[in-house]
Amino acid sequence: MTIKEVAEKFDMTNDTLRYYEKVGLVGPVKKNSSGMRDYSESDLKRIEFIKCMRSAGISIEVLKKYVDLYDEGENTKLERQHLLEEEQDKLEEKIKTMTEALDKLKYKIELYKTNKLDEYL
Amino acid sequence: MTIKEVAEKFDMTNDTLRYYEKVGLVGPVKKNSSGMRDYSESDLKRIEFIKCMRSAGISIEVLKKYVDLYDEGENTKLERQHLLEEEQDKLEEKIKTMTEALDKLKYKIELYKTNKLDEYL
DNA sequence: TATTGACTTAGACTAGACTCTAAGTGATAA
DNA sequence: TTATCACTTAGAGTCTAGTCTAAGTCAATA
Repeated sequence: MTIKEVAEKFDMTNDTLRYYEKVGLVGPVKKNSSGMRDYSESDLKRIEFIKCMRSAGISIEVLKKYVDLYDEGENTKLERQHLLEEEQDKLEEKIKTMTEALDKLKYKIELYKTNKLDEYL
Repeated sequence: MTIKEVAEKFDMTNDTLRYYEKVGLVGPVKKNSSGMRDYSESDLKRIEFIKCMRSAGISIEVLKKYVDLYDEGENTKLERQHLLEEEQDKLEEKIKTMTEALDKLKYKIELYKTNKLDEYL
């Protein structure tokens, strides 16, 4: 699969795909005879996972750490699990924070709708 | 209330408070006779609101727009309401995305726990 | 054959949101 | 009175995560 196809499939730019490869999140991706990237199935799986985790705000640094541990092999399994569990906690916390903000936002909108605006902002 | 007290109250830095004032999110805050900031109750209310919205990822640019509309007066009420409604939609979408990512993360952790790891990452 | 278009690289640049530095002022403690 | 400390300003620097540029290669089409 070419870089263009992958970019379209996952709705991201070629630049981002090359960037992820440069920082070691993906690949190194095989090149064909003319030097162009040819993404494998397992490249795609990684990209999908990375993309999903990025959309949740997990940093490239953390993902890189996870990928590196994965590439180190079996003996890092527990450490990887712990890393994911930590990110799970952070993510749950973030969702909670955002849900609280959403509630306040909804309340404020309700005030606008009922013309009962309070005194500030 | 001094800048230090406000920073402590809301768990943010003096720098961030001055930055918010510089970009016009807050204040201008009154200064006492020696030129130091003395935050009013309504400053605090604004800061609380801003902080909450920032923690949900709403951009400074959008918040600035909202604050500016607010300061323009009554006749911007409807526009403000629409702005908030747009942010509500975005926020709900973001929470949805993050919740999906969280589910995948949980599933992956489950694979680690049960030693049924799949082939990639 | 010439040009077009998609790719390649290294490396510079950008946006957003702070965060830090330097130089200075004013109030208090020793 | 001198030192310390918290504040002030303008403006520079940092970090993250891309995004863009320039110069070059390759395959296909006019």
